Amino acid sequence: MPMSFFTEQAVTAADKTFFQLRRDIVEGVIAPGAKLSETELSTKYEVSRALIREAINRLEACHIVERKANVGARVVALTPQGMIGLYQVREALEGMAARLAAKHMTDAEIADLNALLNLHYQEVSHDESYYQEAGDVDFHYRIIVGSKNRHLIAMLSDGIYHLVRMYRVQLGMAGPRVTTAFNEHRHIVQAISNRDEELAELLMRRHILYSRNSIEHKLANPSHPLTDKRETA
Amino acid sequence: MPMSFFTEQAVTAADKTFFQLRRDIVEGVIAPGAKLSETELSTKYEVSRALIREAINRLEACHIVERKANVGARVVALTPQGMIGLYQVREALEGMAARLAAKHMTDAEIADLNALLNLHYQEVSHDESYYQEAGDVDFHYRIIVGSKNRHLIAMLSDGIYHLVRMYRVQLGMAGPRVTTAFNEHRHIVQAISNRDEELAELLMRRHILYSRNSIEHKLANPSHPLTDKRETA
DNA sequence: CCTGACTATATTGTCGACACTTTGGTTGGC
DNA sequence: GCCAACCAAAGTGTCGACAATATAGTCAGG
Repeated sequence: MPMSFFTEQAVTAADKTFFQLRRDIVEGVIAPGAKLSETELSTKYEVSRALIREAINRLEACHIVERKANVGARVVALTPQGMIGLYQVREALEGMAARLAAKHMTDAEIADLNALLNLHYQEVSHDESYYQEAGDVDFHYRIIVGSKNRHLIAMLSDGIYHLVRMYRVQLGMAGPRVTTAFNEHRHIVQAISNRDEELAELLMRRHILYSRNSIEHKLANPSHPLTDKRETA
Repeated sequence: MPMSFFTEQAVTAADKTFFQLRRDIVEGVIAPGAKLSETELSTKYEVSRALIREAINRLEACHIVERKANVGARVVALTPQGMIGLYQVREALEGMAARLAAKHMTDAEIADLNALLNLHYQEVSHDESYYQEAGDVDFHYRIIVGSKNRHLIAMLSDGIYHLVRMYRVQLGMAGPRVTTAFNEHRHIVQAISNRDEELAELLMRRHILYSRNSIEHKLANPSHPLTDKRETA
């Protein structure tokens, strides 16, 4: 039962360049707001400028960089309102994903999801504190895929997800212990298991809304970022 | 009070190529499922292959074409389930847009929206039958912009909209007379005017759902496509 | 006659060079 | 001393050519 997630594998050199550049931006190696000089990156990554250029084009499509014609590209700035907007989109899309998952997931997939949840429960209850970003992402990703909606899947995993991760990493909200979020996950799976589309969507939307509120609160009071109780979604 | 929509203007030659190629695909000049040979298009459009290549990359980001490495790109196929999936995404995103518009649109913007609606009403009541795709798109676009959410706006107007238009054009559902949809538009604006976020979202979602149902029905019974009463959203 | 490997061709992937635009600084005039 | 026009440097936009890969057709072997 692997993460089944980073299935996107680079076949061409342009792919590799794109993935590496995206990782370096998301991880903060290249700072938000930084200018992306094609010539400079070309020498730094030891590839032709054309590949850098294509990578930047793809990053622009993901809204990770912004480009102005004849001027250049910059990494997007991370603003609180940008984060809020991102979570509003997530609320809409993942809410719909949960609704569709309740309709279209197979019983086997739901069983797998329950198994995953039990795994997470062990980690949470034993306080092994290993329930963190990876597990949370895995959970959400399965529901997204469970929607069986190509557009939804593409938008979230190609576009939104990396931006969310960028915010998490750079605002220092990764790798937390979560207890309340886990219960919310349980209830969502329960609704999906009951094929209750309406409830599944409602609960997913709440779940993401709560996360957003938590993050907003944390941004407003950046007092004890390591002791907070919930921030993943 | 212009359409304010096709504000995206080509500054570079790559932009022009991209716009033209996209238009030719959306309008059906290039058929769904057709292969996009870079060399062939290069001679046909009289630009370098690099520009064609960049245009195809952008079209891939919009999900208008699909590309396989070392093989080539094809225009996406138009399937009923693809259309349904598209409208599910619209329902989620535009529902959220209506909710946010109820919160963030200025009174002036709402007044403008009402004026637009009155304009449409005249056209509908006089049976000048000019209330068609353009007006409908304008209405939806204003609400999307009214959400003031960058991600939402970008996703819908750069990505979803052109796909929807492609379906409309190619399945022969463009340019119809609409009466019931107009009333739905009225109610949505009323909710936004009352700053009723919940209702605005609900009504928008219903509006899009109805449209989807109408189109599904039409796809199942392609009997009198020119006399149908509603198909825009 | 069928199957499998090989070759030839066409198409995509990648690259380095040239052309154009922007930008910041400099010079000349008022 | 200030403003405008000009100039130079750096960076992006565009192009044609070369390299690598897939596809289809051919030929040899069974």
